[in-house]
Amino acid sequence: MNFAGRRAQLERSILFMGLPEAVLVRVLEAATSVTAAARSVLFHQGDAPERLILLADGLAKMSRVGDSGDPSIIRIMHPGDVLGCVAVFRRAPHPVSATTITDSSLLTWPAPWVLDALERYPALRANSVDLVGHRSEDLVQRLHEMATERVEQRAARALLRLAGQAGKAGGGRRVELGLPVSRQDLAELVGTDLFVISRLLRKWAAMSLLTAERLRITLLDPGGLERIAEGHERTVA
Amino acid sequence: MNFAGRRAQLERSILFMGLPEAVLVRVLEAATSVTAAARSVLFHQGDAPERLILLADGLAKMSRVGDSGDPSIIRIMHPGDVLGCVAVFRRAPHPVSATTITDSSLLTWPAPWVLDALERYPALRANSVDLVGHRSEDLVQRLHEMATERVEQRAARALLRLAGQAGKAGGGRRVELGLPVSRQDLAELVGTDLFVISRLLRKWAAMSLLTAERLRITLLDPGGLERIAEGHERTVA
DNA sequence: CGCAAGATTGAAGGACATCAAAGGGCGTGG
DNA sequence: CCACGCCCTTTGATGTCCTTCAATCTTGCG
Repeated sequence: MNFAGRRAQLERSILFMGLPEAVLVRVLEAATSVTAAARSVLFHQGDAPERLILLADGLAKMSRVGDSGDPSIIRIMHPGDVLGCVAVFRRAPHPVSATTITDSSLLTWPAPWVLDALERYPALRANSVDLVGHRSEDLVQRLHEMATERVEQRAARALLRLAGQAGKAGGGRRVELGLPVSRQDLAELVGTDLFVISRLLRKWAAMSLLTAERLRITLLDPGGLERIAEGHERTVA
Repeated sequence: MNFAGRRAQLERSILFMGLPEAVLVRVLEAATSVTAAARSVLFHQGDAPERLILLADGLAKMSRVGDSGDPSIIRIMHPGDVLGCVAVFRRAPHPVSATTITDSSLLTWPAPWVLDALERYPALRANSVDLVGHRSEDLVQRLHEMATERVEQRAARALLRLAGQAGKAGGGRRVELGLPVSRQDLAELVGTDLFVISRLLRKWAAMSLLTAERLRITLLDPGGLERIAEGHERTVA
């Protein structure tokens, strides 16, 4: 990727937004550009943070496994998102694992360089607070939903989020999810199992809210899903 | 409270830890010391952040309510914890409400002063990243638990956390929770209803894992609860 | 004393997890 | 080109965890 292209990538991210031109150049000089095939592990939960990663293109998931082995997906990352930021900033082990979903291109910086840059460029440090704070507010919202809503609502929300962040508009209200998502993935995202998700998708397909093919979901009626997400609609079996 | 006392309070908090002496003095000069009765609301979810609050003494809960009205407790705050930090740092509405549980004493700073101080004192900004990052890792852990564990495990964990952070050691392994906690509170913390909690507590009391009085819980066998939290123990009815 | 807030208990039903089995796509290798 | 195997998916049956509702009990306090 050329210089101007990378520069545009940087400015899309919360972390590098609005930096002085001089700093931006320095940051770009220090960056290493790499590509990763779909389903490659960028780092493992528990690893010491070696580098900060900007997802320039592609999609990735942040997942966590407990002692019992049950995985859950904490967050789907989209182009412009920064991976591993909390671990690098805090010099602490990665709290989650990062895995690419599609072929992706990344910009990476060594962790020591990042820590040094935070010292040197106050604007970068300011952005990092904003980034982590934003992430934190998302988590608060998800935690609340997980505590108070039923699977059906959470699943509808998950689909709407995916559509909002990785959706390709089709004709009318139609939105096609721009990433391959299996029942298992959705289950880990929602906090349930793939069987429940399968049944939900079929029900919604029957209601013409969406179409669900093998790894490809298209929302036909986002408004209808939103009503389900809000709990206004008690769908009868 | 006297100057030295306040200074000690500050140094206990992640946000003000390790600051240069000169900065610490400035911070103390800008602080307002106030007290709040039990169950007073410090700020409401959705409010614009007016001040940063350090909980010097007492306990508080951060809770969230959704459109449907179901509340959930996101976090219990202990002496040394900072309330409203994300909102102040990001100049965004409070994502949660803060309510004192016991009579509390607080140190507060006006939001504009805090933002100014962040610009002026790099060490403060560095600490703020650490603070918010730490908060964020907690949330990730809680979210994972909520997604993969059953009520019984989560309830056991909640009790152990409360004991760890607000527990007063008694004889032997005995730990008394140092805060008044109702079944309703526990339910909102765990993501269930007070009936399930009531039954669990009675079961555990029968197993001599704890004693549960009106608003006062004492753990008799933290190790036993830990086994339940880890899911090793399939307790039979 | 009587009220209010917290707590207990039972019954009933629904939501969800778990297990078992089998039906399609899709790629690979024969 | 077809067959085979693998992965994703569907579907049913079964049981249990959990919610919901209703009623009662306890305790502290005005």
